[in-house]
Amino acid sequence: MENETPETPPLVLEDFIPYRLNKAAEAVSQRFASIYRDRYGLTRPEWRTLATLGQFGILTATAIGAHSSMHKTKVSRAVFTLEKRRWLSRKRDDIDRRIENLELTPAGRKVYADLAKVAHAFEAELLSNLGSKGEKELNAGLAALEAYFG
Amino acid sequence: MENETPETPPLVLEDFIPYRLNKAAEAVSQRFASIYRDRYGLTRPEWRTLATLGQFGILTATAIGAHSSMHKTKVSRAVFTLEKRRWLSRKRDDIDRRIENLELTPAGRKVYADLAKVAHAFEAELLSNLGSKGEKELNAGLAALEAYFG
DNA sequence: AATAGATCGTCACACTTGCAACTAATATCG
DNA sequence: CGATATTAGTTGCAAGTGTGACGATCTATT
Repeated sequence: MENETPETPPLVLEDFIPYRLNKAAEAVSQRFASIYRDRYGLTRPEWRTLATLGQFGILTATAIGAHSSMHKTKVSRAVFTLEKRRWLSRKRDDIDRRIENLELTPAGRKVYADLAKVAHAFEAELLSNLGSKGEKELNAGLAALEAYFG
Repeated sequence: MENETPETPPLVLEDFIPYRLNKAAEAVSQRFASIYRDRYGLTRPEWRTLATLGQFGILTATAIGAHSSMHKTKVSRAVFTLEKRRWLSRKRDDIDRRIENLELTPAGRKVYADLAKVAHAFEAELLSNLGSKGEKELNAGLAALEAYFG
């Protein structure tokens, strides 16, 4: 007699950490992505570029990529789009002329400020739904992962 | 006098939950992906399809997509590839002939069994590096997120 | 100073993905 | 019963992505 479905499947995805982590991250990301997409028509790489520049002020494209784990062509294209929208300006470095120093324009900073506010609200809303216990645990769990990878 | 970098940037990405969650998930996923890619040349959608079928036995393409949050075209293409490799077989349903009942072949089950074993080892290794405290916290944090979304 | 090697950012190309349209089959409702 | 709507799965097409090559510039070695 054969079992169509094994009674104890070798791997239960719902219990598998990588799977759970991914699903949770994807769910959170998509919710947040719909916000900046609806508000400003930003893609994910564009939002990340904007946010990284907003946080650090002036950076090169390479630095943005390193910090946000984005491929350099992704950054290159995001920068191009943001520049077209006049939310970002480039300046060739005087000392090393391979480098471009990127900076948000006043208009870009405005968008950033608005989205930063929304981001905080989003995060607060999410965390409040987890409860203070859930929040602590999630934070600690992520910290553990970061300690391992970092 | 102007500050190039704001002293207190409106949003610190390293502290922002969606960002941290994503980065952690991406790091874990890529490590694991490199395993099934190197071993069997599987893509992510293909692995997910294999794993879902391995767990549940017989499913339709739609069911696989629903369970693993994959777009139906993604599933369709993954099924096609797995079928070509003879790791998966289709059978039109006798009652509802729109439906295809998908099932792993013996060869497919073999691959699945191997990868399931590797997956458990991968997870165990990861968790051991988090420590039993980190493990508990991560589990609890994910559970909180799942409770909120589920 | 000259050559070789590394780095920055861009581009062409192939590959992956999602959306919308499509075929085939079933379900619903007058 | 018959017309319409819905569902399962595939495919064409457009958009997004990573790889590798490239020009330009800088660094290191001699």
